[in-house]
Parts: sequence; structure tokens; C-alpha cells
Amino acid sequence: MKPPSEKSAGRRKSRPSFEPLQPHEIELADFFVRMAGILGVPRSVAEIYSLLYVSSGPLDFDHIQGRLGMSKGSVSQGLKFLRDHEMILSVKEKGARRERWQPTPSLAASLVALLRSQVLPALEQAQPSLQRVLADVQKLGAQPEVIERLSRLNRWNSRALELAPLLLPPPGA
Amino acid sequence: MKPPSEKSAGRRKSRPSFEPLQPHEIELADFFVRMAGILGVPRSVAEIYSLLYVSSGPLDFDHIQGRLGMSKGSVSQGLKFLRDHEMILSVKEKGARRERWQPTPSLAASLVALLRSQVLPALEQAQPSLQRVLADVQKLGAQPEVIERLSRLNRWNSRALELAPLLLPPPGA
DNA sequence: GCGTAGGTTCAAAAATTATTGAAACATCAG
DNA sequence: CTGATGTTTCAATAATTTTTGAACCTACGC
Repeated sequence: MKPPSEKSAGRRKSRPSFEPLQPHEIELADFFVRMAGILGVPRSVAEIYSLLYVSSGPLDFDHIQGRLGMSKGSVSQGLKFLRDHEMILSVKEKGARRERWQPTPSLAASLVALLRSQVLPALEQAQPSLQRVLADVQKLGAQPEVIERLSRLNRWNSRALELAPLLLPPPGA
Repeated sequence: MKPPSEKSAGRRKSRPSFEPLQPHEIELADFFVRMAGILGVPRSVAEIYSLLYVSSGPLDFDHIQGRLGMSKGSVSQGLKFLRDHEMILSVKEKGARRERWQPTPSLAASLVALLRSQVLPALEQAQPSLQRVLADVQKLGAQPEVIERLSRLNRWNSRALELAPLLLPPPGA
């Protein structure tokens, strides 16, 4: 009636079976999940990062999947996201097949990269759009009040684009 | 067979019928919707703000609903959100029944209020949590590396809380 | 090459979040 | 008060986002 005990001897090619998360691991994950939420980063990604963050050494794919109890797909996509945003590093041991992951040394740098990737494209895309809108309302003879608002918005956007490289320096700078 | 022409004479208590959005209004809305998306603000809220932003005078409830073609519920909730975050002001004309809305003078201040409301509570809630996690891993005798990471996270959080009032000053400061 | 460990992709399912609209509530003019 | 206008609430629905898992690549050791 009971399933074969997980730790019991019969270890053929047993699926490894991982420890469930400890209370402190869960609490930290909650923290990261909340913060990630503000930036629109999905829960599973935050959970992966959090786990790597409290773990002593780098973890491989199966460990992550096992301890978090999440699907292969999610782990793969989550690691991709974290890689793309330079939030984790792989530690390749020579002669080893699988990659093992750990957080990059600086969480600050990671957050900057994340912000960059969200904000910069939006600002860049906005530029021509805002200029068109301003031109339109001028042509249509809108109230000075509205023209003033839109001018200010335009100036803001331009300045943000100029400042961005300083506040959110690209990786190699 | 055809519905009574909207502009035609028969104006009993005709539902007012509003102009569809102009191209430039749509383009600006796209901009605001995108920006709002970064902060997790719903589309309908961004659309309302955008409309008020390009409009010459303050608009009332029905105007907003009519021009954006959105439900009463959405307009009500959207205005509530914008009010709560001090992004719009109502202009009460004496003797008038309905309220009319316009954006607050400073979009910058609005954004600060918005950030505040998202980030501050998260930081405050995190404080005790992070301290517990740190205490736990110390008690459990984790690697110095992990303890160091969590200490830094704690320090960060504390400093962010200290700095918050400066960077994100509360309304009356 | 061949087989397989290791990982990715992506369509379908689940979970979450936003919107709607009808009923309830509030407030003001008469 | 009363009735109409103006607004909010909230359960139901729709839209969107996230997760899953099975099929599919890919590269390496043999």
C-alpha cells in the first residue's frame, strides 16, 4: 500500500529524489517572488534564482527541478531567462557532462541588467511615437496646455535616453 | 433596420455618443500602456490616463467611458486607481453634479507615488523575513559564502528603507 | 556512426489577472 | 422625503500569462 520508501536500499537507477524545501528556503523564495513580481518576472524564475542564492554550491538542472518540484520546461525556460539577463553563471567542471549554476556575484548588477532590458527598449520605441503625437496635436491646433504637456513628455523621454547609459550601464562598461 | 442615426434630430434623451479615438490619441495610449505594463498597471488604467493627458479640459465619467468604449466598472476602478495614486485631480464646478478629471500637473510626481506604493510595502515586509532567513542559515551552519550573500541582502534592504524617504518622498514632503 | 544523457521547444492545460455589467449604493435637486 | 443621476461593488466572464509534459534536437562518449 505504501510506495517504496525513498531512502530505502533498492537503488537501481532510482530517480534521485530530492529534499523538500526547508522553511528558510521557502521564506527567501517568497521574498524573491514578491520582488520579481514588481518587475513582472514570473514566479518560477524567482524561485530558481532564490534556490541558487541560498545554496552552498552550484546546482545542476535535475537538482533544481527536483527540489522545486517543477517541470523540465519551466526549469529550462527559467534558466534561459536568468542566463539572458546575466543573473546566473554556469560552472563547467572539466570532464563533466552537465552544467551547474550559481548566481552571479552581484545581485545589483543583475537588477540593473534586468531593468535595462525592460526600460530601454520601451524608451527607444517611444521616441518617434511621441514626436509624431506632438506634431499631430500641433497641426490640429490643440490647446497650448496640451502641447506643453506633450512637449514635456518628449523632453523627458529624450533625457531618459541620454541618461540611461549612465544609470544603467551596459554589461561591458 | 438601421439604428437611429446618431447625430440625427430625434434627440429625446439620446445617449450622447462620443467620437472614436483619433490616431494620435491611440498612439499616445499605446505609449502609456507600454510604460504602465512595466510597472504592472493594467491597460485600462493607462488608457484613461492617456486620454485625460491629451484632452484639453477635464473629462467626466461618461466622456471617458464613451470615448474609450469601456465598461462603467472599468472606468470606476481605473479612476479610483489613478486617484489613489494621486495621478489625477477632480475639478468640481459649483452647481455641477458630476466630477470632471484631469491629470495632476506633474507626471514625475505621479510616477514617484506609483513606485512608492509598489516598492515600499515590499521592502518593509521583507525586513523581518530576511532577518529570520539569515538567522536560520547561521544556526544551520551554512557555508560562509551563503551567509555573506544573505547579509548583503539584509544590508541592502535596510539601506533601501532608509533611502526611500529621500528618493521617493511621500506626498506631503 | 550509434545510443543516450542533457536540454530545448511548443502546443495544450492551468493559473492568474483584467474587464464587464447588473444590482446596490450614494447624493443632490426639487 | 423622493426620484433621478452618478458612482461603486463584485460575481461571472474574458483575456492574458505561466506552467506542464511529451516530442524533439544536440553533442558527446563509446
